[in-house]
Amino acid sequence: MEQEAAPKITDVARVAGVSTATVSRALSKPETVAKQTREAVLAAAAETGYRINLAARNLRRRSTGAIVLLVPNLGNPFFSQILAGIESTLSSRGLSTLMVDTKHSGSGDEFILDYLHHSRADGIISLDGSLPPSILNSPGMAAENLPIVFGCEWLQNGHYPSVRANNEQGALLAIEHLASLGHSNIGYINGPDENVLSQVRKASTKRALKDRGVPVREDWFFAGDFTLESGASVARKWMKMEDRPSAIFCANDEIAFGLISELHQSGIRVPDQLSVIGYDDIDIAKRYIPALTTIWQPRFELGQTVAELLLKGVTDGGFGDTIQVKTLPVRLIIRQSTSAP
Amino acid sequence: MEQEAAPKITDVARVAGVSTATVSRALSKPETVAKQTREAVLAAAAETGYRINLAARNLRRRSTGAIVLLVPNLGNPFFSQILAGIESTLSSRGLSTLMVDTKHSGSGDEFILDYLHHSRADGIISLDGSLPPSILNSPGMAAENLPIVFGCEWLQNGHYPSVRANNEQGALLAIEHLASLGHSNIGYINGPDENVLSQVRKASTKRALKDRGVPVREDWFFAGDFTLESGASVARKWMKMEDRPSAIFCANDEIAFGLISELHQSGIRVPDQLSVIGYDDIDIAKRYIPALTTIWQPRFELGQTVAELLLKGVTDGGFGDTIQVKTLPVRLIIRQSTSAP
DNA sequence: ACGTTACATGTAATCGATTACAAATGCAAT
DNA sequence: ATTGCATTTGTAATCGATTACATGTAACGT
Repeated sequence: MEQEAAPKITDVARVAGVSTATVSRALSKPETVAKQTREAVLAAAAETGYRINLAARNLRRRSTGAIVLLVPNLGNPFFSQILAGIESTLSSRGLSTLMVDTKHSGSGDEFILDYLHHSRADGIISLDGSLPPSILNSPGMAAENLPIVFGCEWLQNGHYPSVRANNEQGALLAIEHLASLGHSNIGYINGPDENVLSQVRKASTKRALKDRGVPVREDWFFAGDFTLESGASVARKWMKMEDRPSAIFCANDEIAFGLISELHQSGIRVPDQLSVIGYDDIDIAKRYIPALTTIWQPRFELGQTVAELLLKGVTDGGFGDTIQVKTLPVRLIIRQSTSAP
Repeated sequence: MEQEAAPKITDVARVAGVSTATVSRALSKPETVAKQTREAVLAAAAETGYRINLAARNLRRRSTGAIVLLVPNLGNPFFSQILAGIESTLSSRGLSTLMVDTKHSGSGDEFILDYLHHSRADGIISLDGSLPPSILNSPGMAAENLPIVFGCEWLQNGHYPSVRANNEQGALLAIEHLASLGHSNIGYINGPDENVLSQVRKASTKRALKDRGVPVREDWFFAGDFTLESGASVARKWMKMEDRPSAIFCANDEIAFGLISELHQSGIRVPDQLSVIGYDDIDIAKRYIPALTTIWQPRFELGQTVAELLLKGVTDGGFGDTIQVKTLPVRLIIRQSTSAP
């Protein structure tokens, strides 16, 4: 195995007959060297197969050209559009993205901490609103003022910039839709209790029901956790009830699928016997049976917006005292899982 | 903004009253320093809020403690289990994972190349079998002998280790299931033509049909691209046909959903009028309506296996001439989308 | 012809952690 | 008391690219 050492900048310099400084400049600030030299350097770089050593560059520049993206669960297709939006914005500015699944990353908090301290990333985008405080309050975190922004989810007590979809509006649209169809027995399946989105969607659902004059039945507010199975489990409860809601609003699409599917197994049809609304409008929602009525969020745009917000923080070296919170509008997509009772 | 400089190893050394060498050792090879010193250093590190600068470490160590994971499409939930398997194996060995979506990463080939050359990653796992040759043949690539392994997909002409699911067996199981139900008019919807998995599944389907004595009808072999919409589009074609297959095997689950959903819109029911089999057994398959008969792959295990293979390559500094190809068995999961014709 | 400016390039210090090697210390065996 | 060995710690070179500063050169105006 004749492992030849990777060519370094001195090798290129020698081949091109210039100094390392010139090579460096020709590569990263081409306009500062004479055309002729630049071409010689480029040719030498190609000839030697030179690839920059990013560790060395990062060490010297004290920046990494990368940002860390914390995602609560990559398995949920909901995130893919957001990721695409983030990626497209960041890469157009020459930044690369390191994705980390906060649920999987076995190594725990300490692992994430290492990213945060300017040695691996220039900034952080978190789609996870449940970062352990141990991380955010870690010594240095505050002082270092590393740019961090939240997308979709956010931190309840912590002043960080964030971009959100309008969850209040989403709940309102869903409830108004059901109420206007004539439903007055409306239930709700929540996501995990500790999740901000769950909390807001649940509270907003209650408020919307009240505002509309629809009774709020606590026993029709079911616990869930954003999974298919939690929806299925509510289906079983629903079937056992004497007094049932005629419509259920779910905190995300997966819950809705689990619910509809389990009901279907027992011969109960949606929307004939129960109207169901989801949340997120993931790709399959349109192709489920029945096609799912749901709340659409501007996922790609949200990704772009959060990335732009971060970029501002990165170039300004922090956010100072102007902590922006942007809220994007959502839309109700009416399909076939809802009907009059 | 009183941006205090991040504490470095010299700061810790000063506080602990030892040299930087001792700090470094106390942190990364604790057993080589006296207990008392070790504790003093740890205390000093905690006090100063010291975080290692990975750029400096990587530069000096000439390794990164990270591997790059190339994923063709993070939006497909199929990958999440594989990612989990990879993550769990790698992180148990102290390696972190940088995920890159090869479809999105706007910056193109060059961007990926930079990862590959020992400056950002110690190895590569690719779940994408369509890496442009420009990358793999790039100067230095061969010489540097950087550990790279493929999972799921693989490169047709390129000798790299890989871990695959048994696609021949998958097609065989699907066809045998349909045939044994009594189907003799069997169609197939393929993934993208250039994809290895598409190619193998299609060829294996043909072989299985032949072996079973079922006629192979070229006009029943439809083109697709692994998306919901491509399945829907075949549904429209199917409905227009005079002479139709009574069962269709799809190269993945999403195609199957698109197919079933579009048929459903026109009042055609699965499995009554058409039996459908998918491939992958993504989570929603079990909760689709009807629940989808499909081919299950050991995704988590595949992830673990490919990670272990890579780890071997990383520790051995390459694979030498022993290019392993592992093939894992798949299973037929019979649900409700198939029945006798 | 001379000074000024603009531009191109080179020299060498620097980023922060690791580690080869040297030095110091303590202990046991002779 | 002396030697040898093991253990612990310190000194300083090193990883590879960037960039402040110095130097050199050409072009221009007067």
